[in-house]
Amino acid sequence: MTSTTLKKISEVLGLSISTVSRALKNHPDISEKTKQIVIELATTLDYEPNANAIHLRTKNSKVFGVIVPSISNFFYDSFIASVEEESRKMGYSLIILQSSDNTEIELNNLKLCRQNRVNGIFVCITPSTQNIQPFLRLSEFNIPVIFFDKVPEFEACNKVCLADTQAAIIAANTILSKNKKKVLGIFGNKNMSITKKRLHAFEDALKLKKNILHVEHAHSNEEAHAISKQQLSLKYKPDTVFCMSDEILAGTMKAIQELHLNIPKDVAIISMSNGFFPKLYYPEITYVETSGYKLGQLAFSRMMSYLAGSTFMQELTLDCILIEGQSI
Amino acid sequence: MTSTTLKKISEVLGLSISTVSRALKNHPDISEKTKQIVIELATTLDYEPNANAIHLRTKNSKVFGVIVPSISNFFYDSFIASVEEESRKMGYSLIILQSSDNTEIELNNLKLCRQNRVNGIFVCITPSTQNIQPFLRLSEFNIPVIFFDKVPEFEACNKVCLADTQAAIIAANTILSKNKKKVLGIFGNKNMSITKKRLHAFEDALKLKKNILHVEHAHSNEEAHAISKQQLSLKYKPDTVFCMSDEILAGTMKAIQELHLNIPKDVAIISMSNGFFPKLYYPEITYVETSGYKLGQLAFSRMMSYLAGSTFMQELTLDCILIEGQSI
DNA sequence: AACATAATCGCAAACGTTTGCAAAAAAAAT
DNA sequence: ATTTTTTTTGCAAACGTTTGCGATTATGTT
Repeated sequence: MTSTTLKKISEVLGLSISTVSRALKNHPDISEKTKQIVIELATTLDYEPNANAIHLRTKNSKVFGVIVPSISNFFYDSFIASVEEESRKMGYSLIILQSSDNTEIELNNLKLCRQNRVNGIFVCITPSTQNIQPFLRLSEFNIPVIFFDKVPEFEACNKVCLADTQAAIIAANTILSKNKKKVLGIFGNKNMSITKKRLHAFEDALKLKKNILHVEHAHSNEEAHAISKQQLSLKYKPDTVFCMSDEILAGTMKAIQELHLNIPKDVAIISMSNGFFPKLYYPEITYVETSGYKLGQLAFSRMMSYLAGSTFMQELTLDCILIEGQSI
Repeated sequence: MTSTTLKKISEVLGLSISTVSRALKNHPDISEKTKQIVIELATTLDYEPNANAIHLRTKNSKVFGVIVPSISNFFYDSFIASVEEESRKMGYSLIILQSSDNTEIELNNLKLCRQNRVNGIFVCITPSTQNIQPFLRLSEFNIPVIFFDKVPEFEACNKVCLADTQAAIIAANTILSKNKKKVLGIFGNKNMSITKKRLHAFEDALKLKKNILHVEHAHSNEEAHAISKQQLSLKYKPDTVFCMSDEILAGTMKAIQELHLNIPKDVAIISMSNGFFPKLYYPEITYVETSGYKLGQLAFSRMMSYLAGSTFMQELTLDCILIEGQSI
């Protein structure tokens, strides 16, 4: 059975299409009597308006695009979840696309967003994305692009980020306040601006005691596991490990279980995290909260204010707080 | 700047809209010469076809809907990721909607899918969903609905599931083969068909030694943590814990860390899992794989075969395999 | 009864495509 | 030069809505 349209309803009722349309949206021009019969027939015929036709006619798709490297990720999934929640409340739908760390697919996803005439795009670029011109050009078509989390480093564009610098400082200060003597700092991919920011701020905050810090880089939890295992097996081993992300924390914790180390007696742990992982361990891990959920809310509100007219470039940051566990 | 249309291109070139349309899709009727100039102008004007107009005209949205209780979940996110991947390859986009365990929102999401005239829907119903008539009625509008994971228990409909029964039997047999004497089985929400299936098969496989099994139900990892902690503190404590899901495994593992138990010496662990969590612990946890990723692939291929004409109801199950860690 | 006003409704164009069919132009055959 | 065939292009309708404006009908005022 083909789905019912305004036309079909109008024919059955002997009314014009426009009257039916207006009746269904409670337009004052239509009498109560006709409204009634129209609504009645519409419900029995299970009428649902064709979104494509509406979008075409009104030139407003009520859809946002979300482009992420991967959906299946502790951070992005909570970002997406909160954006979806907010969007639904405001009558928007979401088209979600993952780039799989492939810039070609990423560009194709961008194209898809344009073809669908989305009202705006939330994008987290892949680590290898260099040329962000294609993104910026979308503003010529009146499609706002909001970068989040991993954002372009230099260009002027709309960004919402975690307060990476602040977060790293909080972590460093916590370590200092506990009077730690030998810190292993495990950071992510060197090429990402987010890594640079966090590392730089962390080193800076420890600068008076720079010699207590040893830095490593890991690109996966397996790598973090290997590094942690090796470093924590040393005779003169670190008394504290700082993990830049949940991924790294997971690797480190596996090494700690493997080496049967006691937290925080043998080694203290502090991490930056979305908040889920630290509560899975005992004792619970102390972390600086880098919430994907909250970042999603911030990004969404930025999008709405952009659409409301505030179109100048803006870089927003989300304040970070320390959530204390018993790991340091 | 408003985006370019076929009309605009046709006006500039002094051609008709239809010629431009055909030129851009390499229609044999159009001469090479005109094709050339049309394509050239289209690229310099950055033409992208309006998906809404195409969908309206062709009555084919090339979009699938995905409705899940929550995006931010170890299992659903990998399911979604694989469906997205397959869809993209076949030229489909995804509208993803989360129901937040709220049947009202769930129904609204269903309505959204209809309004968008999606080509099909993948849905995992919430635990509290009782009435699935609204889902089944979509087939009257030629919208196939494929239920996955948590599927309606009795109704005839298209389902793709893990081989829950088989998986539970594998776990039980593994336990038996290790000659375990006292098993704590922690299962999920009693109302879910998936729980019933797994529990029933598990009990059945242990029926000769039914007295060795103690069953509990947990609705969150916190609850699983509390149960495990309590049970594993008993003097005559279980020598094995079976966890029905990743969520439960996470709670159990926290309790084990808290009680400083050694795996598998003090207690053995076996779980059903998507595959990510068991590798985060040391020793790695033995589990029966219940892969969201693979289930997504199965669901997608079922959708495609349905669209290709195989519209009779069908219940597919995904075989499960044991992945051995060192936890039992 | 005649008119002004207010309440209802319908016409038709537009959004940007696709596509069957007819028309025009070019090429080929007589 | 005329006709036939082939190649190339354009017309117009349709997909399902929304909306400005004009038309019709009902109501109210003298």
